[in-house]
Amino acid sequence: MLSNAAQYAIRSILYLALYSSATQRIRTKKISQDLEVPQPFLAKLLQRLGGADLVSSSKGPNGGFYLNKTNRNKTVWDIIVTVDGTEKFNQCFLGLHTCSDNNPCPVHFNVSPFKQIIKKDFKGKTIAQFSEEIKKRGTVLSLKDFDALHK
Amino acid sequence: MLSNAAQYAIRSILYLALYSSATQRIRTKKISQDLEVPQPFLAKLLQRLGGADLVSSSKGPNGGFYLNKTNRNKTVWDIIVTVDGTEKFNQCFLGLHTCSDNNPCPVHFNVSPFKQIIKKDFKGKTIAQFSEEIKKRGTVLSLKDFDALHK
DNA sequence: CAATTTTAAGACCAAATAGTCTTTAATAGG
DNA sequence: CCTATTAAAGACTATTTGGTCTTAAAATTG
Ligand code: FES
Ligand code: FES
Repeated sequence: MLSNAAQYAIRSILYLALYSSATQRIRTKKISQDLEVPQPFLAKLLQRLGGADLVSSSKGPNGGFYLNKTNRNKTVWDIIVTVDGTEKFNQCFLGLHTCSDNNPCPVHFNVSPFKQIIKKDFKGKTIAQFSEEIKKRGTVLSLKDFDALHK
Repeated sequence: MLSNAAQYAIRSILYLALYSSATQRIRTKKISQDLEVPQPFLAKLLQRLGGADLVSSSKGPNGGFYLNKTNRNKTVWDIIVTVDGTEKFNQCFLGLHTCSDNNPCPVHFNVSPFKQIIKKDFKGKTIAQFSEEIKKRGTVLSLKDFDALHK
């Protein structure tokens, strides 16, 4: 449903929402370590996200990535659209080239409602709202600590 | 969530459930045309499915693929396991290497219930039952006719 | 203004998946 | 039993996605 790149992008942006600010920028190295994502790949990805105004950055000493006001008002759906485009997400579960209630495949009515709900959620909540929820509910962006504890 | 191959496999097997029998075998050429799937790719795939006892076949004139009793009592889940393995299906939506209620990612509780439902459906219903449902509800395995009508 | 740190940009490489082709073996029918 | 027809088997190629590396440019600091 989502490419690796899109997954990395979502997790990185939520990470930045939680831990960065205009004065507290974060280097790709730190992000990649904390999220267990390959660093050069992440760098290229964040660069793309910067172009789409989903993240902000500054170069030089104390430079790094962060989210400004505009960035925080984007949605998870915006990230998906930028990285993967909409097609992959809207596709039929069994690969028919259009997914619709008119010509439904045998699993359409099992799968489609679920996709609608998720999509609505991704479109409706801002990154800022998402990060509030994360703080409140204690969900995680990485299993690094968990892994460290159990090895 | 599913590879191309798995999607082709599911559609092909449901197709065979609907239209084939031990005496009415169907050639890969016909299947590939009706489902709009590349023929050599499908041939290789059906061969694999034959090895896993999900389809039956016979060579020579009037040969082709069909489903026997055993084949018809398999489930869609069996197909997925054979073609893709379980990992891809069970993975975390945001790419964490394990998906569980203990260390949930921020979208876990939105996504996970749905996957459980779909999975249960795929495990619980046999191919035979699925094909009955298709007949009853008029769902489709291909948009070929639809396409032909609209071009 | 020079040195250093960090992202930007884009060329490059690797792995997985998707898809094709060619040769062999089995079966049915004349 | 010979021929035509079909799947089986497996080597091969192409495309996409994932991932790396190198060089340039911007910003900070002394
Ligand atoms: S038509 Fe297959 S999921 Fe909608
Ligand atoms: S932990 Fe991410 S979907 Fe379950």
